[in-house]
Amino acid sequence: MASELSFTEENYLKAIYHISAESNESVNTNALAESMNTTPASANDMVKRLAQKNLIGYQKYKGATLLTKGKKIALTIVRKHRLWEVFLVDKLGFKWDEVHEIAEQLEHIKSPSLIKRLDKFLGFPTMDPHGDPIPNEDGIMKQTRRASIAEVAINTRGIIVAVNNDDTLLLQHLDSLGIKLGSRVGVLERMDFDGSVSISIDDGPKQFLSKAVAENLMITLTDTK
Amino acid sequence: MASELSFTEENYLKAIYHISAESNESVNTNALAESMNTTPASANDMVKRLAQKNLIGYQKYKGATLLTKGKKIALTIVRKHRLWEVFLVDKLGFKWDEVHEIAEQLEHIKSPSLIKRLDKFLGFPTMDPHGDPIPNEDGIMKQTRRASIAEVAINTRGIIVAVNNDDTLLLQHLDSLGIKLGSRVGVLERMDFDGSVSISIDDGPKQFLSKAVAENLMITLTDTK
DNA sequence: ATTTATTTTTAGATTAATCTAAATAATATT
DNA sequence: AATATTATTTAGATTAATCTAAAAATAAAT
Repeated sequence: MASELSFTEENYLKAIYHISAESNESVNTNALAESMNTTPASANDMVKRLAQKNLIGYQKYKGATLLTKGKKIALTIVRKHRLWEVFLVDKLGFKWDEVHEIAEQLEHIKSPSLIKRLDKFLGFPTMDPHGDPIPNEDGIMKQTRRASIAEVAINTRGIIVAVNNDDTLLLQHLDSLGIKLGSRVGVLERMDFDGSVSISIDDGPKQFLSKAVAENLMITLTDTK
Repeated sequence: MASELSFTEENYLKAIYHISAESNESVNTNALAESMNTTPASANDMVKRLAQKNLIGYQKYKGATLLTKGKKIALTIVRKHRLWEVFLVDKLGFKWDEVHEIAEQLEHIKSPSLIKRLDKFLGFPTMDPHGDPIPNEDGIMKQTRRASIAEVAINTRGIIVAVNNDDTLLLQHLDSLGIKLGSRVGVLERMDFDGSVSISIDDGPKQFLSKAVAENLMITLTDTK
């Protein structure tokens, strides 16, 4: 009876997953509605629908939580989304800030063999271009240790895995400095009076970042891509 | 007012395109319904819908024809379908008889820049793995000259571009002979009494095909992939 | 030229996904 | 604790896409 889910149902499951991943609590109607850009009434309708399919747990006025089946589906969507993002950036040459919309569509393509082959084609990547981990076929992903450049110890080396900001001006600034996801960073010095830091990118010459910029640049210390 | 079309509307336009490409006449309700695996009533509903959007011409009891706008959309879908098929076969290693279903989904992804980049990534192919021509951005495709191996002159050389049959047994037979789309064929001899032919595949050793098999193997004489 | 058969269209229902507006429950405030 | 605020749910409508069954138009056959 695993009748195919609609795009909408898949998107709701994904939204519930993302929201509860942060709060670790059951997802309330308003938050879900906002995340889905819709009304609380619509979100409520859908929550009842998904509960009836045993994909989420739901009690009136108590919010929604993913059940095993629903979580598995949500993680599959996340896996597909992130694999497609790697494809778009690594193979087609998109910038990492251009791929989200397209991946939102591609994540709903239904074909397990396609994803298996795509995964292989991409070299079994473990993180997407934004530095988020890619769940494996069983929905398991390694949690990467992260910190912003602003908070990390001097002489730390790591890889840029995320930019905590969508501001176009910031993204363009980083671009002009040659800083992108995947870049290898060495943190050289920190000026205490303003929190600015000097860094090297891919073992290149010393460059300076303001505290505001450094705070938005997340690196991971463990994984070397 | 170019409000986005639904998958369904796109699929109807594509069906109308394919049907009228063969008959060169206006597409009647029954044929459209059958092609779409639905009822004449549904097809009729949709035809009225598309006519109102000025994508097709339609008069009661007179069938439907694509208008300029509708034809352009249909050709874009065909273009996307065939480019994705090339991707699936050339890059992901699918067999050419496994890709149709997946391409049916991928063809609806909406992103012109994606298709531009995909086209480049694939090396600007002019035909898909089934040997069908890929329309360019303006909807123009070169009509390839085709003939079956059964009807072609001795010593003709060409490239397998299509198999006019979905029979699994035939496809497996071809597979075991090492015959696939893209194979270079030389037609060596033809036995008049039964119409069987001897051929070479990719300049390999002489092989024999029955007339029935030869009739289903289409080659193109001009284009060298 | 009637009759028969086929095709096409309509009328009326259904289902998924959505909405607005009103009602109800839970939470926060005084 | 009573009141005000916020969150949640329901009721009732709407739109796209579909269907069945019946009616109407066209085409084919006698």
